[in-house]
Amino acid sequence: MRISIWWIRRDLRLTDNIALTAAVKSGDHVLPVFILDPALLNSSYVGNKRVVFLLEGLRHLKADLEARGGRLILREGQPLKELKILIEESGAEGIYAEEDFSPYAKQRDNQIAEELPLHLLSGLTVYHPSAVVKVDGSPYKIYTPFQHAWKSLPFSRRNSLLPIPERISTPPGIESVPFPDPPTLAIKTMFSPGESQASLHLNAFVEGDDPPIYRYAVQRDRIDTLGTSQLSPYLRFGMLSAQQAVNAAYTAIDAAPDQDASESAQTWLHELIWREFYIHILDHYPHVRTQSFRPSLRAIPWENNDRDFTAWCEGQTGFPIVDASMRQLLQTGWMHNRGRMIVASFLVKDLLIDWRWGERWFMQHLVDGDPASNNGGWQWSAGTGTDAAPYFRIFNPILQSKKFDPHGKFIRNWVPELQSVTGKFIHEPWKMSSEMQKKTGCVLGVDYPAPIVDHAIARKQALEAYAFAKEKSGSRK
DNA sequence: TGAAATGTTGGGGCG
DNA sequence: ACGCCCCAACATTTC
Repeated sequence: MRISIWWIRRDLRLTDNIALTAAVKSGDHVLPVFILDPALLNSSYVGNKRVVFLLEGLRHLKADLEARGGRLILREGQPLKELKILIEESGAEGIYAEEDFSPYAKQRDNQIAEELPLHLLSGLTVYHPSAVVKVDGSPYKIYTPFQHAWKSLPFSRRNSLLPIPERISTPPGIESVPFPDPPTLAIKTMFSPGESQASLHLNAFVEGDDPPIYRYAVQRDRIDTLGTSQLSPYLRFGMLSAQQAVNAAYTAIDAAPDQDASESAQTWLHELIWREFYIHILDHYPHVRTQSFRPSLRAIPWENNDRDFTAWCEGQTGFPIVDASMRQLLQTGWMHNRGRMIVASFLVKDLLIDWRWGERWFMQHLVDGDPASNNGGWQWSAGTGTDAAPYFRIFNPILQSKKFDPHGKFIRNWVPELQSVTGKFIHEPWKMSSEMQKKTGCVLGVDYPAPIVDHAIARKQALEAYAFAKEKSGSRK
């Protein structure tokens, strides 16, 4: 009687699961295990919203396993220690897990592999980070060539997702710790966890008459509309596999009714490739986790003003589009991508606060918080990353607001103080006369904060700060 | 996956 | 009729 362990980490699904498939193949019994790792759960880069989503997702996975004759074993502790105990208790001969590429995961898995029969399988991305490299074997640092290389690779698993194993038999007598009570919080997250919910979301995006994917290229930029796929939390925890998403993108491209629709679906595919790109970057250049990818921008003289940071975190900067986005994050654990770019540019360039502060705050509050994508996004915004926005590309929060929330619908939804403010003043309420402020019930400095910076001045200071860093690093212009 | 500063052009007002 | 100025509107350059 051979027993294998399926060590679940961020692959909370039964469909298209390479680790589960391998575990089932190599054993008569499979022991699905999730280990609550205090080093991760208590990290300052983890917050309640994501933990709740994870725990609820595990409940769904447990039910899905039980429906197929299996069980979910939950343990709590240091993974190496817990796996040793499990092997001793069960006599398991192998541990199968989906490979993960964050610095913590790699260090943890390397250590475990030295002592235990750990088999890591590639499934987090469609292509393993080592597979998308230049002819000389070196990793890509620029997105576009990476994308071309990625697309030119043989697509062997097209339309051949791994099926759910027919029967999952878990040996008796192995105890699970009880599910911890989720941290009490009053968030109503907009995402329901679980694999079946993930499929529903995917189908809603790509299937039916005139599915949203065919309008994605334009709609995704509108912050007042849910024009994005809304799949990030599911991809984060593997309730949906990257392969499932990519296959759906290709299917939509093939079935597109016209050129625009096809290009729109391709735009979404490109976003999925961005996700793979940042996982690839974090794998090959783990130093990005703690410092700027670009050596020439490691000496930016940050101001790091605590009061400004607090105002940003709480959505009290006096810039409606920034505050609306930050409050959306606090209340739902999600922020529209356009909002992420706007608030990131604002934190880094307008407030001159270290992008790592923003990165940490996002990780604490995002349900979809992923070390690779989040770090990549922040370094992109700060201009410090691979293939990043040029340092001089500074978003004007007012123009962004007018462009992507033209009627102020999004702002009014999240910033009730501005409920009665009309017309273009919704984007810049400080321009209202004091009479109008009284009339709309939005007196600056009383009902809603006055702007904490002057964008035009802040912009110039940011350019100076970045110029200083370049100067100091000795890089030539 | 910007925006501001600067440059150019052309129509219209006007002496 | 003509030159001059103003200034949108658009284009290009710069950050």
